[in-house]
Formats: sequence, structure tokens, C-alpha cells
Amino acid sequence: MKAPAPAPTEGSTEKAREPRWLTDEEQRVWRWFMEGATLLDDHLDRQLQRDAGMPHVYYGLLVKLAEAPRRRLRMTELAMLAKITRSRLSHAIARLEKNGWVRREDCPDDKRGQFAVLTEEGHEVLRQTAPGHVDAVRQAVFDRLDPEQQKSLGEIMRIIAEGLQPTEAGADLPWLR
Amino acid sequence: MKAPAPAPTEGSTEKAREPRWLTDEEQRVWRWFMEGATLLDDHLDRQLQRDAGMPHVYYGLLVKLAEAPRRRLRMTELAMLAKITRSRLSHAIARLEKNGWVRREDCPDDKRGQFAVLTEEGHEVLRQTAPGHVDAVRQAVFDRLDPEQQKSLGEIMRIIAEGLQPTEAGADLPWLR
DNA sequence: GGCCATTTGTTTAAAGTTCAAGGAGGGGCC
DNA sequence: GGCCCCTCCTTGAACTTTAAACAAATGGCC
Repeated sequence: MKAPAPAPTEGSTEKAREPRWLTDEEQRVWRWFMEGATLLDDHLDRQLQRDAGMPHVYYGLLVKLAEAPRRRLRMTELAMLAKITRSRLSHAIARLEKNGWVRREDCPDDKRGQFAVLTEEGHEVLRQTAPGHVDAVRQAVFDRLDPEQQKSLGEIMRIIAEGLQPTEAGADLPWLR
Repeated sequence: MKAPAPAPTEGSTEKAREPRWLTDEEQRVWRWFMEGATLLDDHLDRQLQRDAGMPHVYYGLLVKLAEAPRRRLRMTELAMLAKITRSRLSHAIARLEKNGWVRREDCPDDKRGQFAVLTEEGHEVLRQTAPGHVDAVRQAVFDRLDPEQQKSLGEIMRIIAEGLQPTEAGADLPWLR
């Protein structure tokens, strides 16, 4: 992510061809993206750490569980929904379990399997803290964008997200690592 | 970030008023945003860890230093540019120093101050790895968006980024913590 | 000069994440 | 059945980040 000083002559006999550097305009876009994403992540992490006592990712796990049938999901499926590794999920669920917000349950069909189940306490924490979190997201994002921009953002991020999880076998996806 | 089951009656005498939940459309936008941001972060972190032996944030620090006059920046200024806390930066610089990619230097004007200086080795690492990183960013983002979308993305993220770093005193910004 | 609040940067410990390795079960194939 | 490979999930160590506390230097004010 650096601009080259002078562009070397093209068509040389060098093995390593000149990379397609980002244009100035692309660089600006990229920097705003990184800044916005970094600050937003920090902001929401802090908001939730303060108000719910957990990082944003953990909160997201509780939300996924709350939305699932019977408020439970297999570990791998939850990892897939949250876009994280199974290892990270294992540690996270261990912590949430210690808080009493999630409990594990064996899967009857597959003895290797585990369900993460949202407890009533976990559900209650969500009820208590969801409004504040929604407010934070609104203030930081939706209240600042007009409907057109909101639509664009969704579309753009969908393209990026889908591009990063190809359906082919052998793809390096977090939950398969 | 949860949908309420039924919307309670408005204008009640309750203290806690009903939060403005996200509409279905807003929820979709938000989820694509989080998915895309999470996957992109993971993807670039992994690419750089593999090819440059450091996380994305650390790489970004080297880039900022490379762009600075005399390839050096005061710690706080670097933290500000990278949108991270000074504590985090201290640890990061310590690690990069161990790698020989950055060195610290005392500030002559202010005896509390420290400069982080990019070493020649650090600069070389950047030269070696920048093309691969640019490729990764291109493949994940720019090659998938038309010019209109790129422009929108920059504008939208600029709005979000600026909204999260108000100029007022007392703002909770990472580098002031 | 002396005092005090603020700024600068680091340090320690706790919390979270990544990485590599591994135990255990499933499922195909002979 | 027995074998082999794959999937599911966990574990422990190394690394990174956060949170809180701190020392030293600055700058304003008297």
C-alpha cells in the first residue's frame, strides 16, 4: 500500500512485473475504509464492553443464538455465521459459559457435535443491552447516511463479503481452519 | 441488534422508551457490512502474516512511517494516524523494533517524546511485500467494484470515520486514552 | 521559582486471538 | 470387521490487545 516513486519502464525483461499500484483516488477510498472500519470497530467494542461486559464479537454470538431455532446452534455452524474460526469460538463459548449466558449441550445425532445454547440469563442480557447497541450503530452509521447511501453500502459490502467466501473446495475460510 | 417480537404500544408511561430498532432493510445492510469487514480483516491479516510476518495493523504502521518526512513520527501522532491507542502502539513498536524494522529515537525538543523511525530493513520489507498486499486488496475490493461504487464506498466510509472522531474536547478517541 | 494539571509514553496483568497439534467419532471402502 | 481419511471440537502456548496505573516532562499560573 505504498506509492512508487517513479514508474519503471514497462516491458522490461524482469521476472517480477510492476504491480498495479492503487491510484491516488483508490488510495483515498482505501484509507477512508480502513479508518472508518477501525474506528467503528473500536467504538462498538467499547460500547459493548462498557454496557454488556463483552466484546462485539461475543455479543454477535449471542444474537445469532437468539435468532436460531430453539436458541441453539452447532459450533461449526455458529462459527460460520459469525465468520470466525472454530478455535476462537471454542474459547469464546467457554467464556460466555462461565458467565452463565451460554451452555453447551451434546448433539444426540453426532457424538462429536456440540450445541451452544443461549441460556435465559443470556437472553436477558441481550434484552437489556440491545437497545443501547442499536442506538450506537444508528448514531455511528445509519443516522449519517441517506437511503441511497445505505443501499449502496449494503450492496458493496455484500459483494466484498461474497467474494471472500467462494463456494469452491479448498477455500481458506475461517470456520474450516 | 435484535428484532423485537411484537411492537409494544407507543406512548406508554414507561421510563425506557421503545428503541428505534433497525428495519429489515437496515439489518441486511448492517449484516453485510459486518460480514464483509470481518472477512476482509481476516483475509488481509492472514495474507500479511504469511507474506510479511506481521499483522495488518503493524504493516500499516510501517506504511505510515515510510510516508512521513524523514521516515519518522512521534508516537502519539502515529497512534492518531493509525487510529489506535498509545498503549497498543507501544507494544507494537516494541515488537517491530525486535524485528529490526523500526527503531526508537529520543525527541530533542520534548524529553518525554519518542520518535518511531523506519529502518532500512523495515523499508526493504515494505518494498518486498507491498506488491503482494496491493494485489490482495485489489482482488478483494477494487476489482469487484465499478468506479461508481468505489466512489460511494469512499464517501460513505469518510462520513462514518469523521463522525467517529469529533473535534470537541473530551471525545473518546483511541490515541487519547 | 514553585505548584498543579496535563501530556507523553511505558509497563504490568488480564483478556482475547491465533497457531499447531491432537482426541474422538463418522463414513466410505475393502 | 478393519482400515483410512475426514470432520468436529478442544487444548495449550505464543502472540496481540485492553485496561489501569505510573513516572517523567511540560506548561500555565501564581
